[in-house]
Amino acid sequence: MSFADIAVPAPFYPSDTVFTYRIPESLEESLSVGSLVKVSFGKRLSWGVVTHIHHAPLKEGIKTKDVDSLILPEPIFSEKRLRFLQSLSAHYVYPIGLVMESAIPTPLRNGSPRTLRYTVPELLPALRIEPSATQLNDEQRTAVKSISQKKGVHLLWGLTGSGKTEVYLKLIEEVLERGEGALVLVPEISLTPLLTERFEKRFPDQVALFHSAQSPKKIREAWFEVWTGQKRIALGARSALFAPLKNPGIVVVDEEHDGSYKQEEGFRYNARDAAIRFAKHFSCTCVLGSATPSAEALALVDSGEASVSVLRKRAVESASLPKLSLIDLRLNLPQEIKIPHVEIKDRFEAPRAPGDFFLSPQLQLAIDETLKAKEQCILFINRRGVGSQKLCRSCGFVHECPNCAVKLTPHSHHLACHYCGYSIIEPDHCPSCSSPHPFLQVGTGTEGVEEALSLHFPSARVLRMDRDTIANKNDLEKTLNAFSSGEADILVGTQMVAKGHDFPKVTLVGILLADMGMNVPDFRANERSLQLLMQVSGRAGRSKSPGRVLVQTFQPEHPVFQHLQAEDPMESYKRFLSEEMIKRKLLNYPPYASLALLRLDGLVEDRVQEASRFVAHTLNRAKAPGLQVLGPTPSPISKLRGRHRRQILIKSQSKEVFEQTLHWLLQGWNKGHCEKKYKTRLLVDVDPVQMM
DNA sequence: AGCACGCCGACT
DNA sequence: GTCGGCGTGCTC
Repeated sequence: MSFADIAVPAPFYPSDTVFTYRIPESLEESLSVGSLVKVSFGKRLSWGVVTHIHHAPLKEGIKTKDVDSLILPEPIFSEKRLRFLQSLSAHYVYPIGLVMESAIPTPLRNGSPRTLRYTVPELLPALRIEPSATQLNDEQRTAVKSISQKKGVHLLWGLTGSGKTEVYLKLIEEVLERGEGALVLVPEISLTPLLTERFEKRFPDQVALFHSAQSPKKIREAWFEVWTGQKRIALGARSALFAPLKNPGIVVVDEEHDGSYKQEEGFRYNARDAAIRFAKHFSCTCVLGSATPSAEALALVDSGEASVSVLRKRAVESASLPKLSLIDLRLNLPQEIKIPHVEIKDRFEAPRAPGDFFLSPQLQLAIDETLKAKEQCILFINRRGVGSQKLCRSCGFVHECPNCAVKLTPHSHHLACHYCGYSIIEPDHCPSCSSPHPFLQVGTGTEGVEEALSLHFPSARVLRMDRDTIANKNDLEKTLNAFSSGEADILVGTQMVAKGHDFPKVTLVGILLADMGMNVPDFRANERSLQLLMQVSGRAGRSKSPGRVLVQTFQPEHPVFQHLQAEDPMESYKRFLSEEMIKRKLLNYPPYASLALLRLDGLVEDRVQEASRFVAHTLNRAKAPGLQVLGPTPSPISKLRGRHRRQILIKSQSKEVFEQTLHWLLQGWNKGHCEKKYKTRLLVDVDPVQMM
């Protein structure tokens, strides 16, 4: 008599909890470790994956059900893949069944026969590789050579436009020729149609696409194409990490530093870190590519766990680095505002309209020159809407969201919450003091800039690109095409404009308020700011005529800018990050310690507070050696969608201590019915990226 | 996470 | 009298 341990999708702790079923004789032959099966679970039929087969009789007192049926004739996971998923489950302290849930496309889990039909080709088509259009330069060749020479983790540090993709393609070519497969992760596949095209062109019929915007049917198709071995390249956003490649030889993580590799709901894994883990489990090569590597990647290089290859030459010979200048926004403040240490005589002429403030005289002049030269500009501001807030001139009242602890952002016809979507029409009297005077608009966003531009440059054609104008891939492509084909002169946008789009006619980039990301309570604030600023600046350097970047800020003396202005951007970035990393080491932050964010949220503020104190107390009492417990404190956004939020940070030098403590905590929280007692949820975010 | 059971409020 | 709200408990 044999039994199978089966992982089912339910939130059980410890996270490796499995359930034991008897294997009926009819399935003895066909069932194995990794099989996707149907089982009766509680009062319902569920899917599950066999993690272990044994002959031991069960613990007394628990009746054993039979495995119902096999969903797929062959194991859905190889032994190796199973161990990989289990190691993720342990690291992220997340139930194994729910980890597997993100690794199996929905139609497959449902197991209806019609969605399971797939064909195995009798003969795999001969591998076709189209020759590259360009030759690799020396740097690229050296990089390829050094990366393919040895397995393990490699950082490919390449400036914007230095041809990282060409290196990936060459490496994948070698992998395919060895009969292995390749995994390529990109931050947002829908933002990079160009990259997809290049891969498909080079490796015809070999690329399977995985991303969330794809229909379930297409994902299922792609999944089977990879599973059966018809296609050997899986390309996509984070979820592509779970593409069922047979024999992976390489995993590429493009724009490795990008925060969107972190899943921010459910199974909160970081696809970059998981890719490194993947490479260890499958003994294959992992390439982390970036122009602005993360502290984590650089720390791997420092400790010898990763090697590094550098690309500093621009692939397009004629293109040169853009010239960057800083503009002190304080000089643009109205006369009546006094600032210590800033000479009044240096000030610019006082602005005439609110939106003007973010178009300094220098920037206006530069825009004017660019328009006259029939070239294009990009203006970047990391905020949507017409302003950042509106306040009552009489009593200082500011509109806030009733569900979240944030101020409402003014838009042209309403006020909106950017976190929960709440919106109202602006009332004509102040709700607090009934003053009839119009509200004062403070700050600006993309819409505000658009407005100001129409005043100063009435003949300029302006395109706006933010979450309000771009709802889907189609909108995005339309806007990008319109701009690159010259249908507009100025592109105003948020982060979206920073991604790797290629606009050869852009010679001016204006960063309207560079300080925005620098003042948030997050230990990665500086790192992220510099990465974003360098990325946006890079948009100006793709032209034959030299580009320029104007950076407006209230704190030009901030170290981030000294590094942005440097002659040698790579050397300078490295210096900046090493300073950052010294601070992290001193304060015991990643990459030199493990970090987890414990967030508690609930409808009743007192209960949340009580629960957070209980958790902190429990952790302190654990007396785990070297474990630091910070908090509880209210989360930076202390209320979201009607739920009050508090958080605790825990840090540790020892991964083992860290993991064990979290397991122990979650088990206790669950067993003690704490969630119910406090009417509060506890969420554990291991290696958090967003701390808000 | 589902799903059922169970106990209180406002309906035809 | 029932329909249905969600608090509680269980899943090999």
